[in-house]
Amino acid sequence: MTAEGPILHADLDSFYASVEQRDDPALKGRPVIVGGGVVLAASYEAKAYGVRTAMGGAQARRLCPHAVVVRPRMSAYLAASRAVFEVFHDTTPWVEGISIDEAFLDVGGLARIGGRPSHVAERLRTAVAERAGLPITVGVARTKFLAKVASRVAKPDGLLVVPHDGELEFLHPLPVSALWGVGKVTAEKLRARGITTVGQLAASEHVDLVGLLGRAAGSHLHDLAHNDDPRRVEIGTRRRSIGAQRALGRGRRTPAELDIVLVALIDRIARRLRAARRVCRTVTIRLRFADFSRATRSHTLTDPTAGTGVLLEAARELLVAALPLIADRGITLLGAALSNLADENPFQPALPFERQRATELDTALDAVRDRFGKAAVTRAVLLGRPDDLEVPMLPD
DNA sequence: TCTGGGGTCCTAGGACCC
DNA sequence: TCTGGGGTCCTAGGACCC
Repeated sequence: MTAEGPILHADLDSFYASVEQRDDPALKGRPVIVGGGVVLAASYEAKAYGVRTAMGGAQARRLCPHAVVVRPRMSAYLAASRAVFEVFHDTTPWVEGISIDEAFLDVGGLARIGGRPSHVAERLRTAVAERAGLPITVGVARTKFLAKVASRVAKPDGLLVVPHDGELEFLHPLPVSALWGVGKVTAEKLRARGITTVGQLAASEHVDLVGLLGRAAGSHLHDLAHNDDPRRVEIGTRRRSIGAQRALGRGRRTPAELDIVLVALIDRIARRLRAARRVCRTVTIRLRFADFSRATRSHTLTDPTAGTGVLLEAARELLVAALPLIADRGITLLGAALSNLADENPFQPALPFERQRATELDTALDAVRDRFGKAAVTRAVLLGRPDDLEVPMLPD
């Protein structure tokens, strides 16, 4: 479903770091870095020193030695996000969540009751500050893309409205990296052609951009540069994959250790799948090696499932097939994802939770017993959740 | 102390079918 | 016997986003 009207892009500022500063008054006004190995979020005080999201922790500390480094508290961020989204939904039913800290709101239908979009946006900012205690920036424009760019320009704790008759004046001087979909690689390709601003992009031929960037990306950027963005705010879209991953550090890992990690990953995502009342057909494992190169291996099942046993079996086969690669290059991350999602068949409801769980365990046990004999069915892997059932692991 | 954890979408080649 | 075009699905990789 889509709506039509002026669009707000609401984006919490340095979200994780703001939550930390909100919850610990001692952190207010100080540079705060959330994360360990890499920076998940940095407060604006830390950003002033050049600290950026996704930067290595060591580099961040060199740039800002007096920063307070805090461990992420995901549950606190999730709760804060829910509170903010409540404010969004109290503003308009047309809320399209983009991530934990960001959403598009269509306020077209509010013209009579809510006043002008700029007033709606200002009230939204006030409500988020009062009800969630967090700073938020709002961009307002006719299209999603312009609203998004506006909020980026207005950060932090700001509000920017792009007027209808000032769209191109706003857009064309911006660097190409302001466009959604232009990252490092694309920016560099464009720069090599002498294209650094959106205005220069708009002056480029469609065919040239397609030749340079591919059909989809080339067309997309050409359209955006000409301020052509017909996407409306959409609600009710569903996730297309569910995944989890674990960084492993640099030490060597035995197959049995990898198996423990894999069991935990599959267990976690299969639970999430069932909680969402969905099933999947494709299992993917993701590998990252010591040199930071990556590989994925996937397998598509004939029948959709949400059963841990079946998914684990498929994932294990993929992992076993990839072991030579791992032996060669050294593994630093293992991930798993489920895709090809569909709704659970309402006419064949899943078994009640306990029975289903037990059935899955039996399946897993049987599979290992068949493949490796009784001796291989060794022991439990509890992974810190005592309510979890025991799952056997592969032998070394 | 080099490198987290969650996603989306696109491309390209090969298998397979009509 | 040789030769088509088109479509779908699967797999792997890659760019990008927060």
